[in-house]
Amino acid sequence: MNEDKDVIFKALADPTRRLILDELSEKNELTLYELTARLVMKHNLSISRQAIAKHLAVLEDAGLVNSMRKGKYRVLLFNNKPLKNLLESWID
Amino acid sequence: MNEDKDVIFKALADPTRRLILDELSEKNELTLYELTARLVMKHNLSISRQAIAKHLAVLEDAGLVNSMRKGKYRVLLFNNKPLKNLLESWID
DNA sequence: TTGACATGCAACTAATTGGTTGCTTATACT
DNA sequence: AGTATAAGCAACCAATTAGTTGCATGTCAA
Repeated sequence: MNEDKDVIFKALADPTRRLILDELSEKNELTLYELTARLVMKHNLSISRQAIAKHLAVLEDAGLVNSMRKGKYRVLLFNNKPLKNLLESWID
Repeated sequence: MNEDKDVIFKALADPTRRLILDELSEKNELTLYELTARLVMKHNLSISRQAIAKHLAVLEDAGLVNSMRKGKYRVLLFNNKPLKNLLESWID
C-alpha cells in the first residue's frame, strides 16, 4: 500500500543506491563482489563491500532488487516493476 | 545535472512532503496556513506550521513547489516538471 | 498607530542512517 | 583435509534530519 511507496522512495533517496540500480539495469546477474568492483572502478566510489551489502538489503526490501543464491555466489537482479506508475498521481 | 536528481529524490523521500505534493496537486495557490490546516485535518497529521515551512523549503529547493508573495500571504504552486522522465533510465 | 494575523529565522533535540571494523559462516578447489 | 574466496552478522560512530520552541519581521485593517 502506501508504506510500500515509502520504502521505495526512501530506497531511491540515496545516490549510491541509484548507482547500484544503474549498474544492475545495465548488466543483470552481477555478484556482490562484481558489483562492488564496478562501483569502485567506474564511479571512483570508495566504499566497502559491507556498505554495498547494506544498500542491497534496502533495495531488496523495496522490491527493486531480487537475488538468487548460485553456489558460492549470490546473484543480483534488477526489478523495475515497483517503479512503474510510481509518480503517476502527480503527472497529469 | 545529477545533483538536481539527488535533491529531487531526497525531497520525495519524506511522507509528509509527498502529502504536501498531493494537496498542492489537488488545489493550487494554497497559503501556508491553509495547507497546514488541510494536512492536520484531512490526514490527522500532528505537526507545526514551522515544520511544514521547512518541508516547503526542501520542496522549493527541488523545484517541485514555487511560491509567490501575495500581500500578507505566500501562495504555493505545485510544479511537476522535475518529475517528468525522472525514472526514465530504469523503465525500458 | 496599534493590534492581529501570516510568515521567517535560529538554536536545540532525538532519531535515523550511511559507513566502518571485526568476526563468523558457507562454498569451492587443490 | 585445508586453504582461499564469497557472503552474512553485529556493534559502534559520525553526520544528517524531522521536529520543536521561542522570538523577530512584515502586512493589513480599524
